[in-house]
Amino acid sequence: MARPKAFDRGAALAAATKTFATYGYEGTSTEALVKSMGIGRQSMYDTFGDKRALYLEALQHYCFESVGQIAVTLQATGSPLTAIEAALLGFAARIQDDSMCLGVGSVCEFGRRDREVTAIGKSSAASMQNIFAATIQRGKDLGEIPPEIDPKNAARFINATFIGLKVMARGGATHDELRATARMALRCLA
Amino acid sequence: MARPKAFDRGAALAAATKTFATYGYEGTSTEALVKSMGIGRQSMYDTFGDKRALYLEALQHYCFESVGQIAVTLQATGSPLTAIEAALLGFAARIQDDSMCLGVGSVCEFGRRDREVTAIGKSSAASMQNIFAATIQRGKDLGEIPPEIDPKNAARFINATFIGLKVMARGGATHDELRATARMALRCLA
DNA sequence: AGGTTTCTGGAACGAATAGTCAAATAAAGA
DNA sequence: TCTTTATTTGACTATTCGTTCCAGAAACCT
Repeated sequence: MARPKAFDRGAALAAATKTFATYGYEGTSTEALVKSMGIGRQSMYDTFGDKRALYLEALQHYCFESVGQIAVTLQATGSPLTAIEAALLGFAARIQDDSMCLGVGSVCEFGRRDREVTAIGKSSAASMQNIFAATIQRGKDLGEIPPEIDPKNAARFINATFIGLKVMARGGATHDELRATARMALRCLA
Repeated sequence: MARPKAFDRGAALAAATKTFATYGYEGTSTEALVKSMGIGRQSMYDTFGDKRALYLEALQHYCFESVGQIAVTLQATGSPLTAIEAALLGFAARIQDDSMCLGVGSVCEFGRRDREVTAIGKSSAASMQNIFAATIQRGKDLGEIPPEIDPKNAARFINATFIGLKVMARGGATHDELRATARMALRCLA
């Protein structure tokens, strides 16, 4: 039983994610995929199935990691309000390449046309709003956030703000513009 | 000099806009275009040039009309604050089909890759932020909006909220959810 | 080393793509 | 009615697409 070279599956998936995020599903050819992943075409088909399966796996993985990253940020900081601020601003600071958030990109490209894509998006958005809602509730308990705020609505609003920031970043907004926008959004919770 | 049937150019462009908004640029085939426009393929090429030119014209027209519509809403209502509310909520109420805002869609699909698409988006976003900023300044003058609000930043924030609402609507959010989100955003201006 | 297994590269396929050409059709003015 | 002209239709080209097949190269294990 030999086990030759074996490329890095995770790295290949990450590369595919970036390519999909940059050019969209329809805008990405299999040739562009194998080139960006740095593996042979046959390896891609053997490892990930086909283009669609690769996209779904990339989307799934991206959303999962994305939610996890936000959750870590939210729990790392003590104050709930500054935690949300850190999440928003931290994101704004992390922008550097011209690739889109794959989650937002999938919603924009497919809408609700594709059942599996929609399912991943729904689940991811639900998780995102849950952790935001929990943090906001924590802020209410601590008196940082006024009691008339409904955590569910506020969480959805924060999510909407995130989406807006991502699209504006994709459109070429500067870090300063994103930061200012994020700070404006935080006023709603104060 | 005869002048035969002559299809409705504006209606054809509107149909193309909707198709592009639903399926994206790469996701729309010329066959889908001519079918949705209700004209022959040759007519399309004669009238609009090629697929790209048609897309650019649709995008341009859509953005222009979009900005105009917002401007009308903002000036129709007396109070600046309720005008912005009307713009946000009015949009949320108008959602019914599953087509994306073509402007947001173009940014998500192309980023800053395409010079002409980028130019249209930039110009449209600038107009949008200008009319929002003017309305917010008016609100400050009337004392409806607190003086510490920077009109430019607030306008950008409102624009970001718009984007968030549009993407959430595309993802299947209900009218109630959109309304609640819009109301949360308005808290920032109060 | 040898053998086994994975990966790569190129060739090939059918389907779909954007765009063009020419003939057929239908409406308006003479 | 007859000509003119915009539109439609279908055939056509060339390219690109996603996918599969196959031969060769490379890496691990014994």
